[in-house]
Order: sequence, then C-alpha cells, then structure tokens
Amino acid sequence: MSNKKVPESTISRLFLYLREITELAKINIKTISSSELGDRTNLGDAQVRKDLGYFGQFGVTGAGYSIADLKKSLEKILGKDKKWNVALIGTGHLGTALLAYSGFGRHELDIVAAFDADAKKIGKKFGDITVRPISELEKLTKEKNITLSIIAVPAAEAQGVAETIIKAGIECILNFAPVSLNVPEGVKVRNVDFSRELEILSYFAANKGNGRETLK
Amino acid sequence: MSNKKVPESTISRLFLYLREITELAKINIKTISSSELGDRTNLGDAQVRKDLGYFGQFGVTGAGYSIADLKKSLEKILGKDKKWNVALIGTGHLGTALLAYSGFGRHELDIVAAFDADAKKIGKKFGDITVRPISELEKLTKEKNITLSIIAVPAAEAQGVAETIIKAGIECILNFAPVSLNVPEGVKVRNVDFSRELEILSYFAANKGNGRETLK
DNA sequence: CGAAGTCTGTGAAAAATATCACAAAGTATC
DNA sequence: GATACTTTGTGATATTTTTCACAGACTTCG
Ligand SMILES: NC(=O)c1ccc[n+]([C@@H]2O[C@H](COP(=O)([O-])OP(=O)(O)OC[C@H]3O[C@@H](n4cnc5c(N)ncnc54)[C@H](O)[C@@H]3O)[C@@H](O)[C@H]2O)c1
Ligand SMILES: NC(=O)c1ccc[n+]([C@@H]2O[C@H](COP(=O)([O-])OP(=O)(O)OC[C@H]3O[C@@H](n4cnc5c(N)ncnc54)[C@H](O)[C@@H]3O)[C@@H](O)[C@H]2O)c1
Repeated sequence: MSNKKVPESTISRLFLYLREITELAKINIKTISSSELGDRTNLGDAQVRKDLGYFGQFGVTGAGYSIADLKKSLEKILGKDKKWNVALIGTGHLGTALLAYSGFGRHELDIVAAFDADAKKIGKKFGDITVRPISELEKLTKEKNITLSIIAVPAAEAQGVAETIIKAGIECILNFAPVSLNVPEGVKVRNVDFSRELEILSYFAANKGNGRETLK
Repeated sequence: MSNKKVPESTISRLFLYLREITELAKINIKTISSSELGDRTNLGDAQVRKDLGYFGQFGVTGAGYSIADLKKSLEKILGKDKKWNVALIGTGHLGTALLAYSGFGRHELDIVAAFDADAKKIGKKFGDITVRPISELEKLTKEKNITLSIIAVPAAEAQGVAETIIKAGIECILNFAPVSLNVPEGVKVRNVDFSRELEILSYFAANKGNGRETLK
C-alpha cells in the first residue's frame, strides 16, 4: 500500500467497483479479475488495479479478487461500515423525490431530518420524517448527530442556506442548486447540476459529425 | 484560436461562466475581468483565460471582457442559439421533479415528451406533456425531432431503456440510474449519480482530521 | 500625450491522472 | 511436481489538465 495522495476520482470509482461487486455477490459469484471488473464499469483493467493499489493488496495473483473479501475491504475503506445522518434542506419537487428514494438507506446514508422555510410545508410528513423550520437546524444537528447535508432550495437561497448549515456545524454539503457556493476552508461541497449536464450533452449533439464527436 | 482538442472539463466550465455572466448582465454590469470571473466561479483567472482561448479571443487587453459580447459568443459556441428537444423516460419521483422544473426551458432545453412502462401512468398530464407508452418513443422522436434523452427508471431497467432510446435514433443520454450503461460507439452518455456523490461526501466526513482533509 | 497601471493571450512548466508493460506469484492440468 | 496459463501489483511512460509567468496591448488619468 502506497502512502501517496489518493485522487478524488479514485474514490469515486471505488464506489462504482463496490456497487458492481455487491450485485455480483448477490448472484453468488465468488471471484472477479481486474479486467472483468474494468469491463463492467467501462474502465480499464489497469485503472482498477491502480485504484485498489492505493489502499493495499486485495487480489490473488493468477486468480483475481475474492468478491466477499474485496467487498468487505472496500466497505471499510469507504466508510460504509458506519452510518451517516443527513439533513435535507428544501422540500420542493426535488427534495421530496430525495425523501422518497430508498436507495440511500441501503447505503447507510440516512436522511434523518428535513427543513423548509415555507410555513405551509412545516409539519408535513414524509414517511417518518416531519418537515421542520430551518431555525431548528442547529438544534437537530446536535441531537441527531448529523454530518452531511443536502441543499435543494432555489438558487437565490442556496448561499444563505449553506452559511446556516455551516454555522450549525455541518461540514459536508451536496448542493443541487445551480450556483457556485462560497464556503470557508475545510468545508467540502459537491455539486449536482442537472441543467449543466444536459447542456453539456446538447453541446455534443450540436457538434456531432464535424470531426469533434469525442472532442478529442 | 487554437485547433487543439478541447477538454470536456472546459466545456463544462464554459457553461458555468455563461451562467455567471448571464446573472451579471441582468444587473447591468458591462465588463468583467478573468480574475473576477475566476473568483466568482471558484476557479483561477488563468483557467478562465485558457478555457476561452480554445475558442478564440474575446477579451480586451487592459479592460477585460465585454459581458454582452462574451455572452453572445458563449451562447454560439455552446449551442444555446438552438433549441433542443428532450425525451424523458420514467415518470416516477425523479421524473416528475424534472417535469416540474422550469429551469430547463430558460436554457433552450425542452422536455417535449415523457414515457413510462406503467399502464397506470400513461395518459397522466404534467403541464402540457402527456405521459406516453414507451412503445411510442421511436415515432415521437421523429415527429418531435428529439435529440436528447433522460433516463429516470429503476437501475434494473436502465440498460434496456438505453437500447430502446438508441434504436429510436437518439444518441445523447443523461442517465440518473446508478448503473454503468453499455452503449455503442458514437452514443454519448452522462451520468448523474446522487447516491455516489453523497457517498463521496461521507468518505470525506470519515476522513476528516486524519491529515487527508483534501485527499491531497 | 505620456506615464503608470491593468489585463489578456499563450507558450512553457508543473502537476495530476491514466495507461503500459512486465516480473513475480499464483492457479490449473496432466 | 513440472509446464503452461493467468492475473496481480507497480515502476516507468504517456497523456491530460492546470498553473505559472510575462510580453504585449489597451486603458486611464493627470
Ligand atoms: N426539480 C428539478 O428537476 C431540478 C433540476 C435542476 C436543478 N434543480 C435545482 O434544485 C433546487 C430545488 O429545485 P426544486 O424543483 O425542488 O424547487 P422547488 O421550488 O420545488 O422547491 C424549493 C423548496 O425550497 C424551499 N425553500 C426556499 N427557500 C428556503 C430557505 N431559505 N430555507 C429552506 N427552504 C427554502 C421552498 O419552500 C421549497 O419547498 C433548485 O435550486 C433548482 O434549481 C432542480
Ligand atoms: N428519487 C431519487 O431521489 C433518486 C436518487 C438517486 C437515484 N435515483 C435513481 O433515479 C431513477 C429513478 O428514481 P425514482 O425515484 O424516480 O424511481 P421511481 O420508482 O419513483 O420511478 C421509476 C419510474 O420508471 C418507470 N419505469 C420502470 N420501468 C420502465 C421501463 N422499462 N420503461 C419506462 N418506464 C419505466 C416506473 O413506472 C416509474 O414510473 C432510479 O434509477 C433511481 O435509482 C433516484
């Protein structure tokens, strides 16, 4: 295991590998080679081995990786052996879709509180979550040991909400609003930006067949 | 203007710049420097200039960029001067949130048809869109000149739906399902993967304060 | 109009990331 | 247990992307 810095893209791919082998484990497959795993994730075999190499040696020369073992190791590395409590801010169209989504639970990521600024939405129930006023964020963060947050409010509100979140002591934000958030050192933001993704696709559509198919 | 290949990340950032200066244009600001634009997007000034440099010279030495001119140029480069028709497949929680979202329209990206496999959902109306059976995808693609598609169906269905989409003649897919799609050469897929984004955040939360804050 | 200051555009350098390629270590077969 | 395969782990290499740094172009202001 090397002691070098780990690229963020590696972390991102490790989750992909874990997802894949979790499926394979379900259908009782026992081992997989780096090239097989690389194919299934549309990445190369060398990429797979290098990514895993940052964290140790998991394979058996000549045979590949034991799915059960690799699964356990990846879960450990990626923090899947712990539970993470998430606060959702903004219970509009997107927020309610997120609340309805069961996929997070399976992944030990759990939305345990939801907040909104709109008085009409306070008190609404989604499953066992009741929508709370944003003023209670700080209190609930402590009570429920919340470490992750999701911003699903209109773009104009997002910066203000981010500041409230940080003040409450949460240092990780998943931002769905199409704005570049400004946060202090130490706070980690990831952006999910549908519009931009769709726009990028439209760029490709516009540039089909002019020798730039791949932009390369 | 160079003739070199343009990195995809550059394209992605250009949309960010365009978004920013569109806001500035609204409040009647006339010019902006690369360093100002770099600050606002949390990117460096050199990054801004290099990105723009792939497509030509837009600035005025000593003064910066004319917002009106740059806006027009970026819109041209990025295909915003055309309209793009989008098909949505899957009208569950996420799909309906997308249908309700008005942000795409503003961007000349327009969901013009929605499809589902569930008989109970066929015929439902969202604004002026009526949900259609997936069997009509090919016909409507031709009729409505659809070039972009969004997959918002369960993971297990996504590969099959992708194949149907491609058969219908659509070559650009925005995929929300957490699976690695397999598509033929020439088809462009972009993935939006909330769960993974949240998972990556949890990895950071897990590794706070152990000298790996930034992974670097 | 000239001097001082600002800001672009872009090669060159650095850093980050991906790919190659192969020795070493295993497995499978007979 | 020797031979023929297979597949890992990892330096070395290649590629991609970002950052630096500065000459030259333009602006502003007195
Ligand atoms: N819905 C989509 O498909 C979609 C697509 C792309 C981007 N987005 C982005 O996601 C975000 C949410 O979108 P949406 O469609 O759910 O919007 P929405 O208008 O349906 O919901 C926004 C919610 O945020 C709440 N809110 C507003 N200000 C708040 C504040 N200061 N504190 C707490 N809550 C507040 C509102 O009361 C509302 O419930 C937006 O930034 C939007 O641009 C959404
Ligand atoms: N909702 C979320 O917050 C969220 C978060 C992360 C990922 N996702 C992913 O987004 C996708 C959609 O999520 P959702 O919450 O909207 O699911 P959902 O179950 O609410 O909706 C899925 C819809 O797809 C339709 N469908 C199923 N098979 C189909 C087929 N073959 N052709 C056409 N339509 C079909 C169903 O009838 C249903 O209407 C899933 O892959 C999910 O993993 C959703």
